[in-house]
Amino acid sequence: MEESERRKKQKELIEYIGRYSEHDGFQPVAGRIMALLMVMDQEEYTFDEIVKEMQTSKGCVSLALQNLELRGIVEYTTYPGDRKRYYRIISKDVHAIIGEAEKRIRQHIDMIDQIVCLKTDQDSQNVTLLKSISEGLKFFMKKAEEFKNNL
Amino acid sequence: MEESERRKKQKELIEYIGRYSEHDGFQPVAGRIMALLMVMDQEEYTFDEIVKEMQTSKGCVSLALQNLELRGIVEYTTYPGDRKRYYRIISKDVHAIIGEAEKRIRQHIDMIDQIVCLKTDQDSQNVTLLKSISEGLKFFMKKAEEFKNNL
DNA sequence: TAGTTAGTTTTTTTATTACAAAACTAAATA
DNA sequence: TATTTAGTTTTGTAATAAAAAAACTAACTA
Repeated sequence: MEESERRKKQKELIEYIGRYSEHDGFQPVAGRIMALLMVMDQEEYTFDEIVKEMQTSKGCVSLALQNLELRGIVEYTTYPGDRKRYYRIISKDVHAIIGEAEKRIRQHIDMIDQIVCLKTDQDSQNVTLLKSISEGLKFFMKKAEEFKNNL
Repeated sequence: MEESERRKKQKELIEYIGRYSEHDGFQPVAGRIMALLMVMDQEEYTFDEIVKEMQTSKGCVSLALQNLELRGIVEYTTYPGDRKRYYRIISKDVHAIIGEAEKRIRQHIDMIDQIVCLKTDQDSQNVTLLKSISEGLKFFMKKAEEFKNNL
């Protein structure tokens, strides 16, 4: 693939992932910054470079980066004698990533258990449905453990 | 547990799930309607009953229900000689539920593959990270198949 | 056929969010 | 000590989303 074409495709992919991330509750600029740092060959960007890439205001980037830091998605380093911050995606290990997924699954299981526990009729349509979902989620929790142990 | 206390806890749970669902991109009223139909002992509500429970306008409930139908979360039945619609949660089988999860996982894998495919340095930090995430996701896809086959 | 029921659609209002602009701060440098 | 750099915080504004209100429609009923 030609260099310029690759670049263009990368930019398009950033837009696509940015838009996709909005469904996941990211604000537009935050999602695009995340995508920028994941997609481009350059994997560390300074604050100013990000502002330039995003074509938006400093304040907006500042807020979006705070948000991404809070979510544990990006981090920055500084180098002695250079006051700039170099932002990048936090490189988690697989354990940590699976751990986060497990946490979310556990929340779902908890909610389901609460619903079921408050129902009078333990054989109702919804209880049956919820129990089977819960069972499925627990299956994946078990498999997640196995996956981590076989690493 | 006392009847009145159980009712109260159910109402609280509806609020909780409603709020939680907002993170998943549900509009407030839609999330609470979904929760209502899942949590309460009464598993079918008419349009008017929902309006009363939600303490909001008919229009708002109408739109929220359209949204929930579109997402494949609720459905309604009508009975001969009764013009009312009885709404309930769609009781999917486990196959369908897992199928939906697989679809979302596949989208993530696709995005990751696209990113990796556009990178020059196939040994960069992010590529390493993304490949390991992709591997983990593929593992779960495989397990999902197994789960479905063992049903 | 006039009124009622069961909901939909449209319009308006309100609240929230995202962003831009500008003022501000702390550290470094000239 | 004045200026520049690298961002943060605040304030205002525009866009969007959610909800309320009201007008509408189609089917039924008295």
